Amino acid sequence: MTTAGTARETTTRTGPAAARQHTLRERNLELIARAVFEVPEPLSRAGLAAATGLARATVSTLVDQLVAARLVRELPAVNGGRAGRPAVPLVPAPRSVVGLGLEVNVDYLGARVLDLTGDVVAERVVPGAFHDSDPTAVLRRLGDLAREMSDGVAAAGMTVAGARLALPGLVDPRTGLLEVAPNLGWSSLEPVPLLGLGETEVRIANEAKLAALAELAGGSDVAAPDSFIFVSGDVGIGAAIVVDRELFLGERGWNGEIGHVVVDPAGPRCSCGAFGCLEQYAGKVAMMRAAGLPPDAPLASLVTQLADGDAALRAGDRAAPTAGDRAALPAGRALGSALADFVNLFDVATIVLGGAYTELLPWLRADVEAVLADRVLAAPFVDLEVRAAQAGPHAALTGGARQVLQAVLADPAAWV
Amino acid sequence: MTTAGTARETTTRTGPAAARQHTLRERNLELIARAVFEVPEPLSRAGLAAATGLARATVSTLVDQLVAARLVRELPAVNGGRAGRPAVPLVPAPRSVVGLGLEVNVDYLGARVLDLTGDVVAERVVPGAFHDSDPTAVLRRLGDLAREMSDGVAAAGMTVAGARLALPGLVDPRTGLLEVAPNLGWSSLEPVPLLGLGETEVRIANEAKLAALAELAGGSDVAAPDSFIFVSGDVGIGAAIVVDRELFLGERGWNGEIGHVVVDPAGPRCSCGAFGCLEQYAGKVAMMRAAGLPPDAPLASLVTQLADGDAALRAGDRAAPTAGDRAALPAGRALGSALADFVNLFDVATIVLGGAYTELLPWLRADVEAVLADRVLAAPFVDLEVRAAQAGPHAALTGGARQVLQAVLADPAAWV
DNA sequence: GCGTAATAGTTCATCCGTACAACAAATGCG
DNA sequence: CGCATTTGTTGTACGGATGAACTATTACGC
Repeated sequence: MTTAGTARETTTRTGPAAARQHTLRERNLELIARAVFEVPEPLSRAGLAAATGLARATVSTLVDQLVAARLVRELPAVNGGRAGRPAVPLVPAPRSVVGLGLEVNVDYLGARVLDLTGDVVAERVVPGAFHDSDPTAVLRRLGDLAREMSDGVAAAGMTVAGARLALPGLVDPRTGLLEVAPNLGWSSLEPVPLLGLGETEVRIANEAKLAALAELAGGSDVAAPDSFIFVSGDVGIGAAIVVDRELFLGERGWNGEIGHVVVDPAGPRCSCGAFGCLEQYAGKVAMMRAAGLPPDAPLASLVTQLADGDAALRAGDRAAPTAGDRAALPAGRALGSALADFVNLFDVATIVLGGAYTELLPWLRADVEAVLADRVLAAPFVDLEVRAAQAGPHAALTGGARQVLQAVLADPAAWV
Repeated sequence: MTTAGTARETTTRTGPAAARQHTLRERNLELIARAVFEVPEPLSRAGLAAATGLARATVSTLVDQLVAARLVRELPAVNGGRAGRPAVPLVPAPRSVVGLGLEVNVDYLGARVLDLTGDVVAERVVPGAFHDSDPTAVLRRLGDLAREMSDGVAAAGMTVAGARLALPGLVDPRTGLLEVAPNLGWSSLEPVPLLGLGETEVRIANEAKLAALAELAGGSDVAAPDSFIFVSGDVGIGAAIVVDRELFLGERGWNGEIGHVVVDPAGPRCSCGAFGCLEQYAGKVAMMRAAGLPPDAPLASLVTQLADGDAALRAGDRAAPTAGDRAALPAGRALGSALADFVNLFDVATIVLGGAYTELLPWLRADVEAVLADRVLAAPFVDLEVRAAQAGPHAALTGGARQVLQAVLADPAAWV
């Protein structure tokens, strides 16, 4: 009737682990590490104590461990113009522990190494055409490139904490399995072993998800939002959700497929089988076609055409709508419509547009914002913001490297 | 140049608090409490030690505190047929600490008291017509009812740990502000003070969100999923997202507005101003109208009509499509389409249909599942499941009370 | 019926990590 | 030059988890 007292072997749910003494140390190490990394101006030991609420003595011992682990570095003591012993500013250690971001996409593969300060230590991007490519060959090539860079930074005394491989497709980060990457023509394979990087821990992720993480670094002038929807437009359209600076992945990491939200069931048939998906209006191919340009033309040609249209408009030639207008308008309204659904379902008020949309934003913004204001139920009560992505090109490389370094910060005890 | 060493008063982000000694005790108390409540069969102190990894001595002191706090109760010692001292099974304490769920909806108001075992200790539901009602009068009435029940259970020696008020509208749980509840005709008010329950802590929440929490209790036969999308269909259509047994609320708790996902931009105009919202196909009014019934007829009339249609169909009268068919089909396909968008954006594979949809599910399932299988990108790789809600009527009352009790479990140290 | 093994629960010395207070170090200011 | 002020370190105290030893209570074999 009852099994009370029996040690049950079938653990129903693996709940949180019991808290021991060393759990305290681990948590506080993390607290200190995060504080050092996230504060705009460097803090001293005493400053960290005030910021975290820990005692100065405790902070001292923790900081000493982080310094010994080469995660934190002491700057020369500086006196802030006040009386008292000068403080020792503590900063993330440059060129010590680094993260490696890898990516295979349709038109390039690449690798980027970031250190804890966010600096790019090394980078290699190789253009190519990987549509319908052979995963074994491509991944071996990327693996060779990664090993080269890895050896280089190791020779300079740095430690590679891990790597993330960004792929444009349905990826399960937990199992390491790529289900399908339509634009690469890859399916049902385990990419990590094919890289041949036995020594470093590599995990895979969706390209848009990692690109979103790159946004968390913020721009030169504008701070990164804590929660946002990141939409990356290219041939396909992917999205990622960041809530409180953490990726929201759903059950398997297959969320954010905004490209196949139906905008109009009477619209053109999509490659996925449905009709009127967003991709058919705001995907790169659709936008190019609407502008009368060849589908595989570079994005720049669309941008110049749109800019020319603006110039003509400013010159007073209002009568003639340009090809650019025809291109931008349907994409903008369709994107706005899909984003309105997204915001209604998620309640995240900041939308970051990446990929091709970053450059096209001037011609999309008005339509997107108008549709959002109309269609988002909470619009009267909240400031919806549409902004351009701040991270530069190949953002997924940066995001992947950042994710590795975030993992280091989340468990600095592993490095002491 | 640098402010190192300055205790900064402007805390950039209120990160996690520093871990002290008592943090250990709090976390482990929570661990034990959750284990007692979530395990199917009652465990003894030794069983808990094995399940949590804590030492038997530690578990003993923690359990003693929980028993003293009246959160856990010891059952008579039972021997499982094995040698050794008989074990003392530990169970959630009945009729000791209780949670209070409150709700105002269009056609009723009510209150329900649940104890830690999940039993309904007391309940009052008052039918009414609160469309375009006066919030002050209605909330005072509910407050009176709540105080009555609260006094009753207090007289029986129980402690009311808190209350949750469920409302059908845009609600910000953090500020306690109701922005708008269209079907009640309420807007921009703070409902909690109007209840007049000064002594107990009351928080507000959206009705669908709390109804979703009620699902976590599971049914008599079927276990509750850990992550699911809960859709509650009535006049309006609301949804909630539960991930790992926790509500996902977005930035303000205004997510899940699936009723205004656009299914067809060429569709009928919605009250929200857009065209072809899901509500225009699968809202109760739309379904009634499509079935040729008066919009305010009870749901049961639609169900009987549909059942009659089935009977006619079984009788071989295949030539004549019934009015029920006309009602169910557009609603089912529209619902499937909006859910497909939802799943594509969220990657949560289990969908629980509540409200009116629970009873209508037999006539919706085929269409919903067919559209999902077509439109969800991950459908080939994951088992999508559509199931009926398990919680009974007025689920938000149960969910609200459960949320109060969950808060108790999350911080049992406050009760020792 | 009794000894032994087995299991549950408790007691106690120990260890670990944080807190607090006292102290040393280093600076500005009158 | 002395004093106030702030930073960083040292030493003691305290809270909480641990493991071993101990008690309590049963089943089982002889």
